[in-house]
Amino acid sequence: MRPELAKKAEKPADPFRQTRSQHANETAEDYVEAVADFIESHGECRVRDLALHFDVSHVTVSRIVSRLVSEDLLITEPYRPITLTGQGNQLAKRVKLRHQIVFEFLLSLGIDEKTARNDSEGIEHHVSQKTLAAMKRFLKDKNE
Amino acid sequence: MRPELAKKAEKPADPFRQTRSQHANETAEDYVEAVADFIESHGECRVRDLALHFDVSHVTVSRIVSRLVSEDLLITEPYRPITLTGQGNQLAKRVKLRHQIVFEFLLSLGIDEKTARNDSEGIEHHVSQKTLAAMKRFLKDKNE
DNA sequence: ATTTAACTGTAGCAATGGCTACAAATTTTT
DNA sequence: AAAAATTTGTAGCCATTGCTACAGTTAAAT
Repeated sequence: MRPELAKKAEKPADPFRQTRSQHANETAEDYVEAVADFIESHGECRVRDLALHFDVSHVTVSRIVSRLVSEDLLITEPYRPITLTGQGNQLAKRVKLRHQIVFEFLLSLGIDEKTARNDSEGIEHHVSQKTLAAMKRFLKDKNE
Repeated sequence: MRPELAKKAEKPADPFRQTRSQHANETAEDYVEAVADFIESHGECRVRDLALHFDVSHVTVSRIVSRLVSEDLLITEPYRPITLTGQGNQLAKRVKLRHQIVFEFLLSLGIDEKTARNDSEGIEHHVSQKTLAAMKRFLKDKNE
């Protein structure tokens, strides 16, 4: 046995992990952001729009939308457009702002638009407030 | 209907998505990296080490290790330590290097160690070669 | 050598996110 | 108005990653 690790027991289960894993949270963020974008650019958001946007089947979208409705982020009725709840709107705003900052930060590093767009979509979910603040600082310093 | 989107059909299924989604890939990267680290720091890597490291149950680790064995990234036998295949080793090296660069990059932005460590673990998986190169450039320029 | 502790495996459950196939509703065309 | 096309929903499958509970192995202590 390796004594330096021997006494530490495995931690008990986190009851929240099951129902709202990190990955599911990222999905929620991506979806509210996309819904907000579609409403802004096309006046409404449909299941189909999200399916094309995320390149998944409409079935997958439909189920995720259902989950987010039950989590009080989205609102919809059968065969009707998808809208955001107040909570969903708040989240969308936060996510969009963060996404924008990450994107511009990558651009400011000299990365091409396409790559910056791609990478920012993955990176945004893992940028803490502190790191976001550092990126803002960097952008500000650069423009002075 | 909105004509600007009307003609684009939903794409056919990607046969790889099912068996090796993006999320599963990230898991693979995290695991080979952790295995390499444990072997380096403790001489071997056990299921238990990974369970503590990732803060999940040993059952979860056991199953993920099985998957990665079947994907020819890890090697193990029942009740025996876990080692890396050649392929696993290569992947681990790449991942560790990338992780290290992202971490140092965040530090160089003025982010505290703890935050940088945390964020780099999430961000690393989404940093493309081009963005990684930009980070390297940035670090180099700063140290001159 | 036995007992005890620690580690690992297996069975079986749940949530999430993929899919195809088919059914139903809505919208567009004719 | 009827037919056709599009959109959305439902049923039912799979893989991944969580878990608890229990069983089996290995290592440590007595």
